[in-house]
This record gives sequence, structure tokens and C-alpha cells, in this order.
Amino acid sequence: MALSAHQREHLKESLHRVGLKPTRQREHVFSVLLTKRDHPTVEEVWQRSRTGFDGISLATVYNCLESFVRCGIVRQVNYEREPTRYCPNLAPHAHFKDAATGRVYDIDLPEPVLETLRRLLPREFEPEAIEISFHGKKARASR
Amino acid sequence: MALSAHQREHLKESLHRVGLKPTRQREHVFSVLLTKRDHPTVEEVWQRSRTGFDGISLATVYNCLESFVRCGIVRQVNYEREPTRYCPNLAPHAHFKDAATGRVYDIDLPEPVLETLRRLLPREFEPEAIEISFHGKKARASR
DNA sequence: TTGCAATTTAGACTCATTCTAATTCCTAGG
DNA sequence: CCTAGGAATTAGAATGAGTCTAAATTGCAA
Repeated sequence: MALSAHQREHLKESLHRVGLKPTRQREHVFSVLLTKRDHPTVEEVWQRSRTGFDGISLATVYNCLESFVRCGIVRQVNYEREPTRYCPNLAPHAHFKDAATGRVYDIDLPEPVLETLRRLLPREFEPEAIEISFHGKKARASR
Repeated sequence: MALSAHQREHLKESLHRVGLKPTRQREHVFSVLLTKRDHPTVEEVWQRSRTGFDGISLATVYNCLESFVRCGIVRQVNYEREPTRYCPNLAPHAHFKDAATGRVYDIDLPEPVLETLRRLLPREFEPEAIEISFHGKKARASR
């Protein structure tokens, strides 16, 4: 699925802010991320990118994803030391990993909860990021 | 530093619960973890273990740590995809990683806060574990 | 003692990720 | 339209944490 004019503009500006340029590859990989937001690994992004962008290399997919993280439009998600996953959801959220399927779900994080967490820290700690991940079972078969 | 009789007994029972035996190596590695609770990596545990246990192998340190995790007396701590760290603190706690030094600090997690987090989940999610990690700067030079 | 199962060990292996060096692509200036 | 130069892309090599394998050792129970 191609990017909308709005999405393309957003990508362009975000990249520019850190001195990078939009390219065909970056646009395509970004569209892959937006199209199926299921926290894919690099390998999965690569597979998906190759249909629609013949011959795109794995190294390029690594580079593209890294540039998105650098300019702040994509987050990395790690569970233990499994392959890193990529998430274009910019709102503050936690992740829940279903042990049975391995699927990762976004869990909305209201600001007051974040504030509660920050208040746990002694004064000398100045947090820049908070990562919250749940691990467990998910009932039912809803998507 | 050697294990106290109490600690040795605790280790023995914990291992037995999952069908493992206490060994010289396991006791030594466990004492290393208890002596300096600074979330060491495997490599660091290995270095520390070799003074006091000549010739203990890296593979054994990996095995020992894995057996501790299996029987629930040690937790793994991961930041991004850096080498896994090991933590003998059993109380529910979060971690704060200081960007400047790389040091990891334990942050106490009161039960009510955990409950708040669990309540963020839709009914079909059944969490078994919650991981919380802060990342940021720490002021002052206190330990 | 002996036998046996668990543990330890060295070293080979895996695999996600990073690096390298060569090629290709844009684009601004002529 | 050309061309030069910097950025981006690429294939493949390198890295490094962690896992696996198969052989040696250990500790214990009969």
C-alpha cells in the first residue's frame, strides 16, 4: 500500500529534521510498517518489502528502520533478546506479549499512570523513557 | 564471599524444586551474585567467579545462571539487545538505567502500582509478568 | 567398588546485527 | 543536457552473545 500525500510529507519532514532524505526505499519500507502494524521483525519487514520493491536488500531494510528510529517516527520493541520488532505507534503505550502465539499487542498508557511511575523514582533520577511490557496469556480468539 | 548456611539451604531447596542439585560451581556462582548486586553480565559473573574458583568455564557460568532463573531465585534483566544481566533481587522492582554510566538501579515497585498497571489491560489479557524499565540520567555521585 | 545419571567443559555453531567497501543514485552547478 | 560529489544502497564479511554438542568428570546409591 502506498503512502498518502500526508504520510509522505510527514516522513519527509521527520527525516529532514535529522539531516536525512526521503528515498524510494525509505518510503516503501515505511508504508510496509504502516500497512500491517503487528510489530514485525526486520526479517518480516524485509519479506513484506520485497513484494512491491524488487531486490531491496536486508541491509537497506536495517538502514531504513534505523533512520526511522533516529528521527522518532518508529519505536523499537524488545522482548528478552528476541529479534527487535518495529512499531509505528507513536502514542505512549505498553506492550503485551501472548506466550501462546508470540503476538504483541499495544496497550494504551494514560498520562496519569506514567506520572505515577515517575513518582516512584528518587529525586536524582531523571527518566527520559519508560518501557512497560507485559507477558502472559490472552484468552479468546479475537484479533 | 561464601554462602551462609541459610543461603546455602535456600539455594539447595530452590534447585531441588525443579529437579536440580547444588554443586560447588552453582554455590560459588550464586555467592558471586549475592556479593555484588550490580546486575552483572555473564561475562562479569565469569570474571568474578574465576577468583575463588579456578578454571570455572564460561559455559558453566551460563548453565548456573540458567538454573537459577529456572528455579526462580534470580531474574534476567535486559536492556535493548545488550548482554543479559542477572539480578538476585526477588522483590518486585523496576530498573533504571543511567545513560551516562550504564549502571542499572533497582526501583521498588509497590503492589498498588502493579495493580494499577494490570487494570490497564482489557479483560482477556492475563498477565504473568510485568517488566518496567526506565532510561535516563542520574544526577549526583551517590552510589 | 561399580555403575549411572547429572554436571561440567572446550570448542563448534547459530543467528541477529553491524561493518566495509564498492556501486548506484540524486541533485545542484555549470 | 552534462557532470561532480555527497548520500544511500548493496552484497557479503565480520562480530559477538548465547546455545549446542559430545566427551570427560563428578557424586552418589546400590
